[in-house]
Amino acid sequence: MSNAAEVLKNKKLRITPARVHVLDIFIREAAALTHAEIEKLLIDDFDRVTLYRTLTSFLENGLIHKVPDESGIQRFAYCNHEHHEHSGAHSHTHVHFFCMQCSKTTCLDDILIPAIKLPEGFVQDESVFLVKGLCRKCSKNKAE
Amino acid sequence: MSNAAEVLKNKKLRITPARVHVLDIFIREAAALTHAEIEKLLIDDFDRVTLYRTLTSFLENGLIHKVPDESGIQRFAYCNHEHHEHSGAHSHTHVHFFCMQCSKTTCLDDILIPAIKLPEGFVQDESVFLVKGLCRKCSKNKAE
DNA sequence: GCATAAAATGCAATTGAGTTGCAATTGGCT
DNA sequence: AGCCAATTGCAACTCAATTGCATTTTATGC
Ligand SMILES: [Mn+2]
Ligand SMILES: [Mn+2]
Ligand SMILES: [Zn+2]
Ligand SMILES: [Zn+2]
Repeated sequence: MSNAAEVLKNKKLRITPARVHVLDIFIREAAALTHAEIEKLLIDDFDRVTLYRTLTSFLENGLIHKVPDESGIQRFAYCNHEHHEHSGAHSHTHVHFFCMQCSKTTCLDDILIPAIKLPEGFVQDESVFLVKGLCRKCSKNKAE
Repeated sequence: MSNAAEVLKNKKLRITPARVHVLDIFIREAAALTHAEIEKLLIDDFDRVTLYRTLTSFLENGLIHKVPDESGIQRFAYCNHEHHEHSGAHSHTHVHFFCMQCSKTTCLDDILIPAIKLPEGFVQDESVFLVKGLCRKCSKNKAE
C-alpha cells in the first residue's frame, strides 16, 4: 500500500485513484499548488469537478491547508506534520513565501507568524502572512 | 469643487462623474471595498467595466491600495496619507484586519508589518499581513 | 467472492470576477 | 466653440469555481 493510501486510510477516507494520485503529487512537490497546476501534473485525467471535490475533502480532513495567493486563485499545500510533532496539535500559523522570479509559493514551516499588538478593542484570532521576494534558488542564480 | 475632485486634479486625472463618485465612496467609507460593494454604494450606475477601469486608474496613481482578501476577490482601500506624512513617501506596509463577525476589512494604518528572519538564501521584498478576529464594534457587542 | 448502501465520480449547465476590442462620448485645453 | 486624447459603454470572452443529477465505485458484512 502506497504512502498516500496509508495516509487516506488513517483519515478514514475512501481510497480512490483520484485521491491517491492527487495526494501523491502533494507529498512529492514541495510547493503550494493550484487546481490548474495539479491538473497538469496528473497523468490520468479526472474530471475537473472531481479534483475540486478532492481538494475540498483533503482540506476538511486536514491533509492540506490553504496558502495565501495574491492573484486570487486558490492554492494548497500538504500539511507537513513533521515540523509540529512536539506540540501534538498541528498548527497552520507559519509564514508563506512567494518568489517573484519563479512564481513558486512555499511553506516556511519553521517560521511562525509573529504576534502583534492590535489597537484597543480588537480581538485577534488567526492570521495570514505572505512574504514576497526571491527564493533560495533564484537569489543564487542572480548572484552568479 | 468637491474634496474628491480636488484629489483627482492634484493627481492630474480627468474629473469625471464616475471617478468623483467612486472616490467619494472610498473617502467616506473607512473599510476596504470590493468591486461589488462599490457598485451597490453607487447611486448612478456606471458600466461594470468603467468601475474596473476606475479602480485600475486609482491604483496606478496611488489613490487606493490593494487589501488582502482570503476569499480571492479584489479588495481596495483609500490610501490614508495622514498616517505617513512624516516619512514623505507613502508606504503600504501596514497590517489589515478582517472581522469574522461583520466581515469588514479595515486598514490598521498605524500597525506596521513586523520584519521577520527568513531562512538562509531567501531575499525579502514586500509582504502581506492579514489578521482575522473581532473588530472593536463586534467585540464590544459580544461583551454586553 | 458477492450483494448492498453509501460515497465518489462524470457530465452538463451555471455563476461570478475580471478582461478585451471597438465605436461613441466627453473632458481639458486653446 | 472646436479639437484631440482620454474615458466610457457595450458585447463578447476567459477563467475559476459551484451545483444537480445520473452513473460508477468503494468499503463492509455475509
Ligand atoms: Mn499545515
Ligand atoms: Mn495606503
Ligand atoms: Zn524562485
Ligand atoms: Zn466587526
